[in-house]
Amino acid sequence: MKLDPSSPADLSAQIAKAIRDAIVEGRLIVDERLPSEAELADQFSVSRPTVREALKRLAAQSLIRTQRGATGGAFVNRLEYKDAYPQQITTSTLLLSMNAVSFETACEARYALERACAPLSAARRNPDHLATMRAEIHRQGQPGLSDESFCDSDVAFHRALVDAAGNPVLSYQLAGAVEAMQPLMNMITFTARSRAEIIRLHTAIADAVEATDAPGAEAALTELEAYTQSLARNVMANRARARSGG
Amino acid sequence: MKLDPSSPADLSAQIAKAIRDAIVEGRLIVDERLPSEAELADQFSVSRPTVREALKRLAAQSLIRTQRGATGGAFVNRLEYKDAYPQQITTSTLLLSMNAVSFETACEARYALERACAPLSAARRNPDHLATMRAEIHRQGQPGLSDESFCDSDVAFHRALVDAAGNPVLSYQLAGAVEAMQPLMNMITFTARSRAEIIRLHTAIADAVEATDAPGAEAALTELEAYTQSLARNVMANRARARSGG
DNA sequence: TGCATGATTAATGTCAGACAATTGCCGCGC
DNA sequence: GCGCGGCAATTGTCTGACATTAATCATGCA
Repeated sequence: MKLDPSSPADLSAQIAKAIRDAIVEGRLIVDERLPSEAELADQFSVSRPTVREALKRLAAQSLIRTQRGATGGAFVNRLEYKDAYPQQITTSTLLLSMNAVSFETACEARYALERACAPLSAARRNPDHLATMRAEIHRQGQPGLSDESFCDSDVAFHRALVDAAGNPVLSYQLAGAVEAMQPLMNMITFTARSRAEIIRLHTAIADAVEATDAPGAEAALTELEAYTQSLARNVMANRARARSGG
Repeated sequence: MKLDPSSPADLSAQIAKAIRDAIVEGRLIVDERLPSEAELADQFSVSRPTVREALKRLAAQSLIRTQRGATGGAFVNRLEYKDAYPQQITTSTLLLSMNAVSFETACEARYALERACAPLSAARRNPDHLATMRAEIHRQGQPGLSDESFCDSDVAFHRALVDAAGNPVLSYQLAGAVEAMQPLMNMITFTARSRAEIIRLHTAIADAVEATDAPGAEAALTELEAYTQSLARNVMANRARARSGG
């Protein structure tokens, strides 16, 4: 592992890259212990703080974990879905909020991905998934439910739909898309009327999945997408009118 | 911003979390300059190296960028797709390789996601996308093409298909799924015979997309998935036979 | 002999201070 | 008015030290 002194990048970034590459390429395997910070500092001919900055970069990506004590050190971490979820959601959220991605684009992506899950969900859903979906639909019908709670329940419903596909890779991919959209969804104020329609469509989805009716589930999702888009357009139009009028 | 001295987490992790939360919640906006390292050290009552470790964590997630010099400092970074792609791909790759995700599961997820793009791609593809797809198909038919180059071309073909949907959110989500699968795909040695079949199906996909035939594209993708799965099963069966036989 | 207990040790976590390198800015001189 | 040099602020890096943690091992006692 050598560094390029002429590189414009920080030493700690170069060191982090070298170690990251070693992990990705399998030269360092899961649970293997890295050399101690002092040894790494020797190997790379840098000081310990510089090595530490590199290790913190890797820790931020959950690529390594550290442990104190006599047998401690830095270990290659087994990257698991539970570690990757929060980061995926943070990244997706910021990508949407910082890049002025339109609600339309985000919504389209979300429902396209969910429709991809629908056939698998219909084929593999188990009673737990159905129960969760029904429970969330019931919750959504409760009078006095705050908009925020309604959105939370919406996320939980769709999460159950996705998890019903029984494919962890899909669940991971969708988690970012669905949860990252929540702040955008919150822009929409759900009236009693629109809640009723959403609940109707959620019920249609749940019915179709329960009946292992894949096309029906896809159709209901398409309808829900169209309805969500129309709600968003109304909100935008009202805002534009409010601006020009006041 | 306060820290919890009783927390088991490192100070640098707590500081990173505090700043990350401020960014995600919008209290720090894009291109805003953070206080200097010395000021942050004062505010959090820690030393400068500790602050620096926290900042490096954030830099590893592309949440901030740093700049040296008189007007330098740490700035909230506009998280863009080009920054998020590599990380998404690294994470997806490690999730697959470290968690013994079966080829079947990964392949299923990939093609489910691609089918989600197909209708949009068929509706919106422009001549550039079609040209890229045709060019990659042509490249795949070149005799003497290495397995590695064939896989690269495969990725490029599917990338063009996804990009044709004209939805950057979808492209981002798919990039991880498609590229992360490449190492798994490389397990499959593409014989001349299987290459011909793959090229046939790629052509069918391109034809359908060109004809704005969404169901046709989905059907061809489904066929390609089935064929890929069968190739994988053959490879596995051969390996099992080799093991038991030798 | 067996076990609890304390010393040892190796490692990360944190701190303080210093110097190097970079870069914008201001003022000075022409 | 313009160029140029020095100044100041900031990050990047180094050195050395101490604190904290946790496994290990030796010790002494029952």
